[in-house]
Amino acid sequence: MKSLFENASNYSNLILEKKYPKGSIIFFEGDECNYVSVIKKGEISVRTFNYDKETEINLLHKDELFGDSLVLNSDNRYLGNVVAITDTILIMISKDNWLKLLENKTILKNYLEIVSNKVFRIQSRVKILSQKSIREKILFYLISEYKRLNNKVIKIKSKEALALYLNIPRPSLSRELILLKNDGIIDYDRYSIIILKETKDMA
Amino acid sequence: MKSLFENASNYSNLILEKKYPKGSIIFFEGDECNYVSVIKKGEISVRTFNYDKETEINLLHKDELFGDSLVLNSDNRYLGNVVAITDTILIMISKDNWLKLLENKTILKNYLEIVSNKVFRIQSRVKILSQKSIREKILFYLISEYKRLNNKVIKIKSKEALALYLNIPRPSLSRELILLKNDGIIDYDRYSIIILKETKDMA
DNA sequence: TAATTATCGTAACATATGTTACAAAGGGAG
DNA sequence: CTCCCTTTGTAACATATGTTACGATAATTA
Repeated sequence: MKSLFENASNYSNLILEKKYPKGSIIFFEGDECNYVSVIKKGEISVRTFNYDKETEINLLHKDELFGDSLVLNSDNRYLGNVVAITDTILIMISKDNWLKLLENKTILKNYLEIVSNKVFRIQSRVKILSQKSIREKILFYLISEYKRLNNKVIKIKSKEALALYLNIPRPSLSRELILLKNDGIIDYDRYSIIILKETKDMA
Repeated sequence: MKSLFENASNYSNLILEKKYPKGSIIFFEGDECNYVSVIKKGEISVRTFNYDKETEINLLHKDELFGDSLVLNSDNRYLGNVVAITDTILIMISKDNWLKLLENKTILKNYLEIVSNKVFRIQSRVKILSQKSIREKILFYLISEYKRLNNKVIKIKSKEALALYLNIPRPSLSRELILLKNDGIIDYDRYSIIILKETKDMA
């Protein structure tokens, strides 16, 4: 994916770098957002709690941004805790500097592409979460990844992480994976799921 | 909400207006998206089918845009049927003209605000859909609307439409509304739901 | 006002999924 | 290799939610 600063120059005085170790909470749910953050390195998850249950609102990778949809909003509070999944380096940009940065045509064009991708992915997520059964959620996720990466071998970080992303309990995920395997639709091991045959479920 | 063209001039040669009657399908799922559309009048729903079940991916109102997150994408196909819920007038902008339009600083600034709101709303939707129980989905929805409109009377178009938005069957919504009413948490009639007391569920 | 249609409430029933707990397996550290 | 910790598989059970169908009520139209 494109980086915000690709082919751009003269911006280093407008940004600030910060490091966060794995597991740390970068922002808390409800905090006011005054910075746009770019992930220079690492992986970030936005998570919220209901009582005991944890929900992943968003999962972000290198070169992706967050806060950009908040700083310009009247309600500019984070929707969940922003957690560093791995060691992370962020580029932080204040609201004023953010607007200055976007006057740079190259950066603006990069940003439009990035935000466009972002909306697309969140909307795909809505589509996944809207699937009515667990089986459909899994299959929809797999087929999306297959289309995105053009590879029938879908790597996963862990069953736990996938369950969190699909918003289902881990044992429920396991149970359904076994059924899908028995039906000859997928095969899987600890680190990946392989699509064996595309069913009409995957239309 | 701000309109894309607010305070802007000299753009009329770049746009095209189209009318769609209530109920018509403006674009079909899988169609390539070559236009950014602005809703000048009306209401639009993006919906997808699994077998029999219909799912609402997005619900859009006057001044909102769609297609803007697709035209710049490599995978630029609509995620669902784009349906006119009411009589609708769209402003359609080709990809090339879209990029020209954004060179206009006023329009760009308006757009950034609009897209920022859009992302925020979709992400709130993810949060709603991630609630584990129907009760939580309803309460979360109500409290979001309460915060957004600063009014404990939440108007709804219909139970059917709300059920679609929350991605639950209508009878399930009815059942839970009755329980919430019995618990003295809400009251409701055909056109609105009233928040009577804020429970810890609404934190 | 009456007729027609859309929306909603209600209930009985079937079942997919959540919950919990424990055992098995795998990976990493020393 | 062994020990420890994390991840995963598995199963039994409880229950929230989906499904279906029908009657009641409200809106719409003529």
